[in-house]
Amino acid sequence: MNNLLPLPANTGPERGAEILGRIRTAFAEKGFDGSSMQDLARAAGMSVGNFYRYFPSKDAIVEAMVGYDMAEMERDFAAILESADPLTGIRAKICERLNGGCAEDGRLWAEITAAAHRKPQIARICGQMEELVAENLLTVFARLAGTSPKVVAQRYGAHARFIVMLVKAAAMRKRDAPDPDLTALILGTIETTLSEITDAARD
Amino acid sequence: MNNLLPLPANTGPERGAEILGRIRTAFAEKGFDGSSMQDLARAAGMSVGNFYRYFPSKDAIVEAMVGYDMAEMERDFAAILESADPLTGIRAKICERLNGGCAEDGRLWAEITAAAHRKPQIARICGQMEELVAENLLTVFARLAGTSPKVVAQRYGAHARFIVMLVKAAAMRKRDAPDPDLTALILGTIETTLSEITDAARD
DNA sequence: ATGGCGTGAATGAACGTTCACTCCGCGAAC
DNA sequence: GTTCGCGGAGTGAACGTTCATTCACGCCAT
Repeated sequence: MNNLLPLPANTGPERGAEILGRIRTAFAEKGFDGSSMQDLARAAGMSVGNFYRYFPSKDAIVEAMVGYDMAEMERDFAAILESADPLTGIRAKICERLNGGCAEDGRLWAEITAAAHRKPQIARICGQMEELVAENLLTVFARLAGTSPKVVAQRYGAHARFIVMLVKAAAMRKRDAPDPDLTALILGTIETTLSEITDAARD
Repeated sequence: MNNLLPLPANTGPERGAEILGRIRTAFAEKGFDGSSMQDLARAAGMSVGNFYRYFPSKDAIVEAMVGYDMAEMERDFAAILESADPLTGIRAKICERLNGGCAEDGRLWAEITAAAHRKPQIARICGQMEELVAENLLTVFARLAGTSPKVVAQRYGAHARFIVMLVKAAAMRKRDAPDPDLTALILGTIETTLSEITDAARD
């Protein structure tokens, strides 16, 4: 009668991620309430019915998407942390984001930021995401300076969150007009903040 | 037979603004696609049919709302420009925005920013809004330094846009966790940027 | 023949928008 | 002074569409 099992996403481990990747553009273009399940299913290349087998509701999609980005980010940071020069790696990642890296990410973040103001569940996972990035930044700084991560986190937590905020804000700007002067100003502020941490941590 | 005249919004000059004020909260809470015309009409205290007499479509509401904010901002700047100490006035306005000033403004901006990425019409008026604020800032700086507005605009346009971006980004953060350290960092950056302009302009 | 993957028509609610309608204040006509 | 007609303010049911979600049903490897 009722063949609906509480299976969350067991069908395939990679499958969900692949679907999210396909959906991404559609979501960025039309927004959360703007894109219908029919749209999303079509973008994922499957029928509506089957689509519901992977995501039990519309809300779940956003959560999964942020979770997906979070996992990706964690992977990136893991690679950076293992490299010889982590600070350069971070700088490169930031530059990549500022200088045109995936224009649709900005749109997506704008949508997600707006959604986070409405749905507490999304706000929560979104907060976790920013927290994770900030913590990873702090880990790099602590390792660079040889200081205890706890001390660095207490002293420079706000600096890390500031950098995250700057990158996010810069990404959310429209890409039509590149505005290199503004980008330079943002990048300069990030550099200043970075050196504020590393300089002080060196003492 | 057809009593439909092309009257856009002639019914009352202040009426539209009052309706927008009432709608504001509903819009900030549920978003553009999230709030229905029925919701908005109820928030405005009138029937759907009558509501359509003031705004011909849903899109028109957002445009009108941004226009309304723009007019308000222009009034604020006009007052600041006429005061004895414009720089202090600007600082006060910025602090007001950062330290809790109207929490729903942040939500609204998040919604509008997202909407601007979808609808070109909204992107246009939104860009005008930021441009206007930046120009007003530059006018203050030019007047303070006694320099030609054109020169100041060319040299420090990006600085003004940077400040606008910072204030906007700060306002969009969730208000649940105040994070005073981060706020201080933002405020400090704004101060630095301000003095970069005024110091250089003084020469 | 069992069970997971996949389909897409069906469903009822809710959407944006329209429209035929009521209400009321007011100046003209008587 | 009463009546009348006009037009704008206001109403809410109705319309056609689209929405999120469900479900009865194929397909195919095991």
